[in-house]
Order: sequence, then C-alpha cells, then structure tokens
Amino acid sequence: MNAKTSESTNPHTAAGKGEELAQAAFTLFSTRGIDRVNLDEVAAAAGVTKGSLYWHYSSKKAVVLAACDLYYLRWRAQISAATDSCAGAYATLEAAVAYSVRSCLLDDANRVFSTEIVALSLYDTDVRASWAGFLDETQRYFLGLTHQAVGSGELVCADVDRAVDLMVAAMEGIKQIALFQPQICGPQSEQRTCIRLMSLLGSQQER
Amino acid sequence: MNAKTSESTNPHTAAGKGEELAQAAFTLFSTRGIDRVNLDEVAAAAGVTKGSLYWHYSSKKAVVLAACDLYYLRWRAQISAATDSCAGAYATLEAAVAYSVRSCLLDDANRVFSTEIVALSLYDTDVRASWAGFLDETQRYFLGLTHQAVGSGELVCADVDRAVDLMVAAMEGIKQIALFQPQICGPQSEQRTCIRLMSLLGSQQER
DNA sequence: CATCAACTGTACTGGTCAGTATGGAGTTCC
DNA sequence: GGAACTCCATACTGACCAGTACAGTTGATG
Repeated sequence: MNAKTSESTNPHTAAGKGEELAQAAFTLFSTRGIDRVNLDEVAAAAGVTKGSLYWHYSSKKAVVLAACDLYYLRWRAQISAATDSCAGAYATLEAAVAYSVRSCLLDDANRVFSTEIVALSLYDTDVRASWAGFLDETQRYFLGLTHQAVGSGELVCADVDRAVDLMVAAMEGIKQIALFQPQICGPQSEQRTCIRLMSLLGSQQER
Repeated sequence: MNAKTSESTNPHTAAGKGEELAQAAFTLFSTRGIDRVNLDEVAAAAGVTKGSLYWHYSSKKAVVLAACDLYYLRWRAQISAATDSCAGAYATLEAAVAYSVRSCLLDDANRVFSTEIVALSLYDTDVRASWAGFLDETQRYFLGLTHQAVGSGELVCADVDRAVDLMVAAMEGIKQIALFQPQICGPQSEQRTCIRLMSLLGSQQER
C-alpha cells in the first residue's frame, strides 16, 4: 500500500521502473503466456528483483492490467502510424483494416497476448472490463471511419452499425482461426482477406 | 503405461470410468477452466480418486484431450439433432447456423471450454492439432451444406469456399466478443445475427 | 548530520498440485 | 488355490510460485 496504487493506475513516472516492468511483462506474457511467466522473471527482465516489482505493483493482476494498458497505447500508436499518410476516410479505413489483418495473421505476440487476456477475462471481471473497453474503442474507431466514408460518398452501406459489428467480429475470428490454419497467413491470402472484410462494410463508389 | 494409452485413444469401454472421468473433466473444465481445476476434483466428480484417474489417463493433458473428444462428439450429436427435421439443404443450413449462434451467445460452458482450448493450443501442439481437426470438420460441414444449397438452386453464391471461411470466422468472432458485450445475447439480436451470417453465404432464391 | 521517503535486494513462507509409489480388492483363468 | 490382470485408494514427493518480511541504499531536504 505504498505508492503502488497510484503507480499502477496512473504511471506518471513515464520512463521509470514501473513502465519498464510493464514492458518486460508485456514482452514475456505475449511470448510465453501469463500463467507460464512468474514475477521473478518479469522483474529480472526489467533489471530488478521481485521485491522491487511489488513496490510498484500490488499483485500479478496489477502487472497484467498494466501490460494491457501498454498494449492499448501501442495499438493506438501503430494504427495511427499505419494510417497517417492516408487521404480520405475510405483510404484510411482500408489502411486500418490492412494493418489489423496483418497484425492478426502475422504478429504472434499480438495473438498470444490477446488470446491470453480473453481467457483471463472469463474469470476476472477487472481484466474483462479493461479488455471490453479496448474492444469498444476499436469498434468505435472503425465505426467512425465507416460513417465518414459513407458521409463523403466513398462508400455505400445500408446499416453501418451492424456492418461494422460483423466486420470486427470476423476480424477477431480470423485472428483466432489463423492459429489453426497457418496457410492463410501468406501475403496473397492476406490481401484477399482485406478485400473480403472491406466488402462487409459496403461497396466502394467510383468517383 | 497400463491400458492407459489404448483407453485414452480408444475408449472402447463405452460407459466405463474412463468415459465418466472425461465427462466430469469436461463439466469442470467448461465451468472453471482447465488450469483452475485439479485432477483430484475431476476424480472426485467421477466418484473415484486420483490413483484411479491415473490408471485411465497418463497425464492431465490426456484428460484434456479426452474432454475435447467428448466435446466433438456432443457437437455432432447436437448439430444433427438441431437439423434432422429440416427438409432441403438451405433449411438445414439455416438450422445449423441458428444452433451455432445460439450456442455461441447463450451457452457459457461452450464458450469457456473453447476459449480454454484455444489458449492451450498456443503452447501445446497436440491440443492444437486436435482442435484444428475439429475446426476443419465444422468448416467442411458448413461447406458441404452450402454447396448443396447452391447446387439445388436455393442459394446463389459466387465463391462458396471464401464465403464459408468468412462466415465461420465471423461466428468464432461473435462467440468471443459476446463475452464482452452481453447485450448482444438477447433473442432479437440472436435472430439478426443469424440473418447476417446467412447473408454472408449468398442470397436466397425464391421458388 | 539527521531524517524521511523512494526504491531495491535477499530470504523466506505457505499453499497448490501434477505425478508417483505402493498396497490392496475383486475377478478370471489355468 | 494361486497366478495374473483390472481397477482403485491412500499417502507421499518435489517443484513451482505469489506474496511477505525486513534490512539495506540512495538522495533530497531541513
């Protein structure tokens, strides 16, 4: 009960050990899974020991939640990096879908981490709430872009809300199924997947 | 190394303790998760002790794989029960999708078990191979029905293979997302989800 | 210099649990 | 009747690991 609580919920010491521990935890969790990584390893990967880790975080669950927050931050940074050179809502939407598909199919760390968190969410309401917020954020992100693309006449879609729902669900499903069908991870399949997902959002209008 | 191997791979003693242990394991695993259930509990739920369990199964992993096989058996039984009164490929397809959506959205045990197995598949190649076979079976099931419906003129679909791929992926995604959006589990939403998924397979032809 | 707070390391505890060792009970078959 | 096999229970081991106790160390501040 030191500064633990404020640290884990509000890591104001940006590049401090708290942050470094969260990064080490994320790296380990997303390669070997949460249950298979102990906090001694996390601490060691950050260059400290468990005694120090427990000063920054009150429990393993707090470490997991910090790793989640880091994952969200990185998603935001990467999705905006993948789309910042795009002009127009439709092009942005295409780039965002392309980035998401790529990370679903090729980024093992992404798959491992999200699968682990989903499994944890079955039993832990805090983790579930955290991940639900993130899912909601991504959904709203795609929803906003799709509405923009429809508004600008680049896209025609009868029911944007449901279309985005379905597209996001399909994306999650593809991420999961890719683990069992590695053959769908090739570049040509990746592109076809993007086209299929985009078609769920409506039909593109020529100018 | 007793009769363990033959038992776990070929449970010929149909209603024996081996089967009963697998059922107990499935029930426990699909409510509390695999890591959170120990083999003493599994044995106790089947009315025996761990010593007996280890005569029937060589390891916890063997118990998990037996529970998987039980899950596959039950899926086959339930999907055929849900469709056996249907006349025609399209009606069968509709009923199969409706059953799958219902079990995705409302059946917690189904969600917990499959999520746990997917998470385990990240690290265990045997479990992954087992689940991959099941995914392949379900995919081929929907593929066969869709081809039939197209062949009989009830359905029009340009690319059946890709359409089924996408529909199955969307179904998996919906199952996962439902954990975080309980509001989509209502009956009216369930029906809309079915219609949406069916529309992925093509457009129905009036007779 | 004394004091306090931030931070870290070492060593330990307590609980959990997969897997093992072993000694049976019941049955079958020679 | 005894040998062999099937099935089961009791008791134990050994490893793992989250969390705790506590004693530093460092640096800022009055």
